[in-house]
Amino acid sequence: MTEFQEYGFHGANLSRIAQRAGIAKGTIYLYYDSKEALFLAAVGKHVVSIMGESEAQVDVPGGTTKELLIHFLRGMYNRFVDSEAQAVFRILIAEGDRMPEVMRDYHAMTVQRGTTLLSKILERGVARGEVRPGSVVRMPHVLMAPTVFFAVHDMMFKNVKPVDFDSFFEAHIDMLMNGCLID
Amino acid sequence: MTEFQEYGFHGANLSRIAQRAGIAKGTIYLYYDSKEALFLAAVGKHVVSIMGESEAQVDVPGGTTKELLIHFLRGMYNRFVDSEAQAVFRILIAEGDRMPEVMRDYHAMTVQRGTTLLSKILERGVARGEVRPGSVVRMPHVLMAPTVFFAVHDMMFKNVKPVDFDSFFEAHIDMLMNGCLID
Amino acid sequence: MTEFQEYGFHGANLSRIAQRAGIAKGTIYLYYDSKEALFLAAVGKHVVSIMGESEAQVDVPGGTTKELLIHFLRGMYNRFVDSEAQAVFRILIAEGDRMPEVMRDYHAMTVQRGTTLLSKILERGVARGEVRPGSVVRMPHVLMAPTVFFAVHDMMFKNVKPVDFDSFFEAHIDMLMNGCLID
Amino acid sequence: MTEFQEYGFHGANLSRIAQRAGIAKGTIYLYYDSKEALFLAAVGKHVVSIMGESEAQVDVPGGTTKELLIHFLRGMYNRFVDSEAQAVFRILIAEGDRMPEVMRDYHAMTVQRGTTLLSKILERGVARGEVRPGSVVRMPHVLMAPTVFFAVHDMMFKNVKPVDFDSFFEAHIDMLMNGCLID
DNA sequence: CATGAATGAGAATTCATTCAT
DNA sequence: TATGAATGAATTCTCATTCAT
Repeated sequence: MTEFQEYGFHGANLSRIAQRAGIAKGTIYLYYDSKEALFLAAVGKHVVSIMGESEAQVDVPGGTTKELLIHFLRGMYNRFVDSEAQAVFRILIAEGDRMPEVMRDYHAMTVQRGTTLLSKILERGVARGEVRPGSVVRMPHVLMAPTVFFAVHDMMFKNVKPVDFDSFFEAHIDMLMNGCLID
Repeated sequence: MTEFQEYGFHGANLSRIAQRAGIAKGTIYLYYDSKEALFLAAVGKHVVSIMGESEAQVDVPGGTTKELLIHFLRGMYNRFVDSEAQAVFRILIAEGDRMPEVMRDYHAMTVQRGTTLLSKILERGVARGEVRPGSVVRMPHVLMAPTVFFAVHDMMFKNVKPVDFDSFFEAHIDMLMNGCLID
Repeated sequence: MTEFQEYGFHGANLSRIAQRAGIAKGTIYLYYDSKEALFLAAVGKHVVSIMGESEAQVDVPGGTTKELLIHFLRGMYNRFVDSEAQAVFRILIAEGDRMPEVMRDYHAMTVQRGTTLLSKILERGVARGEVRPGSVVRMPHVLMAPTVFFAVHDMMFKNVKPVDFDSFFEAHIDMLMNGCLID
Repeated sequence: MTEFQEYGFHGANLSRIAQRAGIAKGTIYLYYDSKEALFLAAVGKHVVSIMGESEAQVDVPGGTTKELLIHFLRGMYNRFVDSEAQAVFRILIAEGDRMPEVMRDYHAMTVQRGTTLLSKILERGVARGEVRPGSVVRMPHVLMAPTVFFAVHDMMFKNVKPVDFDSFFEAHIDMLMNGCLID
């Protein structure tokens, strides 16, 4: 994965991969039929391993809707901060076209899972009178958007102009609570 | 660019590029020293061309803060929906490491410019009493996050599960106006 | 042998050979030092096995010279029609250069043995007044030439334009009896 | 061709071929898509070039049937003695299976052409009363069989026990004139 | 200026051979 | 004795780069 992430599929070099793995070049072919197969397996495996972690995150404890949201979103940020997760993310943006099934899986365990859980939290919140019903509840993607933005910004501009996580997270929570406008 | 976007830097093929451009392979070397130089030039040029368009967007007309925000954000979405802009975006995610200066430029004309403009709008809004001061105003990135999310989602999951733009945009605006929580 | 015949020496694959033999790849090396050694042993063994069969053919019963010749030549055709014998023949044509000793053996038990026996038959025929003395008796190769031609033609052109054996054999005998010219 | 003949298709080595040709490895791929394509082209071209020579041989001058046969057969021997022709012959025996069309061509310009011409000569001979009608006339393959035998013997056993050409040719002619039996 | 044939270093892949078990 | 995972040299093929025209 590291190799694929650093160089992309075409740029990745099987000699280097073997070297990193501490095995001989030929050994790779005992386990994978081709570079492509290795690549797909590597990405697929990582995607699954992320799913595993995310499984744990889904099982949220009780609390106010605000607490639940904060807990959930912090979990998402944590996952995205992980460099392996970022590697998978980056490579799927770059090379996703060659692996539609992997993309389906990845979508299921990130966006799908995230929005489903958010929906539950929000709907329970609406029932409790803690959440204002409306288009945000129907499209909870916008609530998790800042996590993705942060990940992308981190990947791209870490060395240009990093964003302070705590401030960003605070603003994120602030926005989702009250928006920024006064009506 | 098309070639680089479709195959990545390593996967791109100079013969194919020459063919697409209707010139001979050797001719490329009259204008660029190497594949890398061509790549950087191509990306740089596209980044600049985006900057040009964005320049126009910056010059917003008057109106309420809400109207200004809607106008500005809609402009951002429009730019990201453009396939060329997405190509640049995607390639910078994938290969940004090899061109720090380009990344600096790209940051300047996207995040930097966007947040600067948002800051102006928001600060004017605060002065006008239309905007609630607080962490969002100090970190306007969270306001543009959904545009980036939408672009990323579009790039990755167009074929898996596309998100309806109008609903998304509506939710975005809804969130930034009031948040989703009732205090 | 099957493997070597199908793919030639270089094309033959030791994994496949082991598989066909129902043993592990490494086991081959308990019995043979190298691919080359295995090849030579396989060919040598097959050559010897052909010799064994040919031994039986040599012991011809009495009769007229014509009967003897027909009996002997029919035996040669029969041997060449056998697919294993053709396999050996083909592989020796293709790879004979790498095994001069095998070629010597093969020559001894095919051409040498055949011409020796033919000589005996012909000389007895001359003594009996059944055979016209002359250059054919001194070079009996020409009498067996059609058997080789038939084998080669069969190997090469079976699927292009096969030759009917019975007609060919009849013509062969006809020719050796009277030639085709009238003096 | 030399390379292919010496090592067979699998054993042939593109580096060596390039070296022999005095060009770089990559240059081959400007003209042929693959090793297989190069191989087929090489064999096909040689097969055609042989056809060209053989064309000339077909145009026989007048004379007695015996003279015509001697002239024609000598021509065949001459062609088979040529080392390039033997190379093609050998390689087609070894690798003919992979190129049915080439085999068809080769058959057409060797066996087909040879037997057709022989048939003409023999039928004219029958009409002239010089040739005994019978199965040999209907299957002239047996008349050219010794040429093939000689070629095969030469290829295989040159270094084991070469056959003297003049004696062989004499015996060949002797046989086709009178056979070897006295009736 | 432009070409595109030629180059050759480099990459993916294969496979005879070894060796710890 | 037998295994088969591991090796790495060798091979086919690609492609950025050069240069004579």
